[in-house]
Amino acid sequence: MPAVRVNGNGDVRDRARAIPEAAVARLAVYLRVLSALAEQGVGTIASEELSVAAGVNSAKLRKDLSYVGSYGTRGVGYEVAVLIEEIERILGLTRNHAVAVVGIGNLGHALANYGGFPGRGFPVVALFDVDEDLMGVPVGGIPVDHIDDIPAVCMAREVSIGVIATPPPAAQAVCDRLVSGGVRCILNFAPVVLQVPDDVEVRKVDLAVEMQILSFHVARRADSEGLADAVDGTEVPGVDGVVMPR
Amino acid sequence: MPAVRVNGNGDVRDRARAIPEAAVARLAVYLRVLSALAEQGVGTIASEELSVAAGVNSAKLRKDLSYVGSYGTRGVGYEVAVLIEEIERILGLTRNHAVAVVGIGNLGHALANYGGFPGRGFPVVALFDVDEDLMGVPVGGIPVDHIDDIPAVCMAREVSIGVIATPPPAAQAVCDRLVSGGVRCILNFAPVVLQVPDDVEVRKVDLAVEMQILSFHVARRADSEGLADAVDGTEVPGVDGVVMPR
DNA sequence: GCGACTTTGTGCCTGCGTTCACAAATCGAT
DNA sequence: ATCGATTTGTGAACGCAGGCACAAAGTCGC
Repeated sequence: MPAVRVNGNGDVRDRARAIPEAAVARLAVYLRVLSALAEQGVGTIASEELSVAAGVNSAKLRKDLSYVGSYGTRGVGYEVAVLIEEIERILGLTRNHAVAVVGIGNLGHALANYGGFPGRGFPVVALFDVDEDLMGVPVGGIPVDHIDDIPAVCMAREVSIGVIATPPPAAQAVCDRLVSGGVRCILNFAPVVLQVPDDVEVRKVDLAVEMQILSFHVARRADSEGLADAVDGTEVPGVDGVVMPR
Repeated sequence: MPAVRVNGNGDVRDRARAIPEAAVARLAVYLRVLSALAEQGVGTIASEELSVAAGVNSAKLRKDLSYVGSYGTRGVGYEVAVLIEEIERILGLTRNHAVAVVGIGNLGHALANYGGFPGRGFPVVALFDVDEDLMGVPVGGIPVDHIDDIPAVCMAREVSIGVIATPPPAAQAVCDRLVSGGVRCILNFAPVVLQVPDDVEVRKVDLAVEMQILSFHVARRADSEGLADAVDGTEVPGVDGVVMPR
C-alpha cells in the first residue's frame, strides 16, 4: 500500500487506487444483478432494493457506488443503465482482455470451452500444456501450444490475464513464464502459493482451502452443540454418535 | 453474526469462534505447506521460514498459530508433525465430511471425479442433476439422483457439505433443497447470490468476479500509465511495451 | 410554487485484523 | 551453571473497512 494521499480533488487515478479490493469484488456482483434487472426491463432502482438482491447492507452498497461516482438521483434511486455503464468502465470491462489458459486437463478444458469466458470480454487467445499429444489440437477453437512457448506467444498475442490450471508441481514454473511473457495478472487454480514480483497481481481459487474452511464451520457447529449439551446438561437423544474430541 | 462475546477466559468454543475467517483460510494454506515439508522429511521449522513459504508475514503466521494453541518451542520453532495434527483438529479434518455435488455438467463432472476430493477427507456421497438421462448413471462411482430427491438423500447420507455447480437459474432452488435436507455448509460455484437462513454458511467461488477483479487491475495499470503520460507530458516513444508504473 | 416525502451521499464512530516490538522461554556452548 | 543466541507468544498501536445516522438534494402532489 502506497503512502497516504493528501488529495481532496480526486482525479481518476486516485479514485481508482482508492477503491478497496473488497468493494471491487462487490461491484462485480452488483453489475451482475443490474444486468439481470436491465433484462427484466427495470429502469430505475433504489439502493435498498439493490442491496437486498446483492446480499449486502444498503449503506455499504451506496458507499461502494460512491467510489465509482455519483450517479444516483436522491429521492428516486439509480438508473440501471447508467450504473451498468459506469461500473463496467471502472472495472475495465469496456475493453477486451486477452486470456491464456495453461494446463488443458479437466478444468482447463472446461475453461477453454466456456464460450468466450464468463460474462464475455475475456477472449481466450492461447492455450498451453506439456503433453505433446495435445500440441496443435484445437480446444474450443484454439490450438494448444507448448508451455515453453508461453513467453513468446503471450507477448505476441498481448495476453493480459493468465489462468493457471496445471498440477501443483508445474504451477510455479508456468507462472514464471507467464510473468516473463509480460502477463501481470494471474488467476491461479493450482493449490500452490505462487511467488511473484510485486507488480504482478495474483488471485487464487483454491478448492481445498474452501472445503477446509467449510469443514471448520461444520466442526465449530458440532463443538458448540456438544459443549452446549455439556454446559446446560441437555441430553440430545438422537444425535447418533456425534462425539466431540474436545 | 451473533452477539458480542463478553468472555475473557477462553474456553474451546470461544476460541474456535474467535478465530477470524481470514486466519482459518491461512491455516489451510499452512497445512498444505507443512504437509509438503513433512513429506520432505523436515521435522522442525521456524515461523520465519514457514511464513515465507506460505507467502505471509511471520508475525501474522505466529498469531494465526496462536489461535490454534501454543505448540512451538522458543528458540527452536515448530514441530511439523504436531502442527499438522493440531491444525487438522481445529479445521475438523480428523473427521470425514460427506459431500453432495449438484449439477453434473462440465464442472460437476470434474468435481465428482476428483478422486476423493481435494486433500481427502471429503468423500462424495451423492450426485444430483435434473437431466433424466443421467439418472442412475454412475459418475466417479456414484449414481446420479434427481434434484427432487436432494432433501431425502442428503438427510439419509448425512451430507454436511453441499456443492452447487448448476446453471445460475437453478441455484437458488437447489440451495433451498439442500438446506431443507439439513445441509448447513454450501460451496457455490453458480454466479448467483444465494439467500439462506442465518445458520447456513455459504462460500462462493465466482469465476466471473475473479476475472473482473483482474480486469480492474489491468485497467488501473493502464490508467496510471496513461495519466502519468498525460500529467507529466512525458511522451514515451520506444518503450517497447515495458513500462513500470510506480 | 411550496411542503412533505423519499433516497442518496458521506462524516463519524466502532470494531476487527494486521503489524510491531518486546518479554519470556528454551537451547547450546563454555 | 551461567550467558548469549534464537525464536516464540502476545500486548499494544495502527489502519482500514463496515455500519449508523443525518444533512443535502431531488421528486411528487397539491
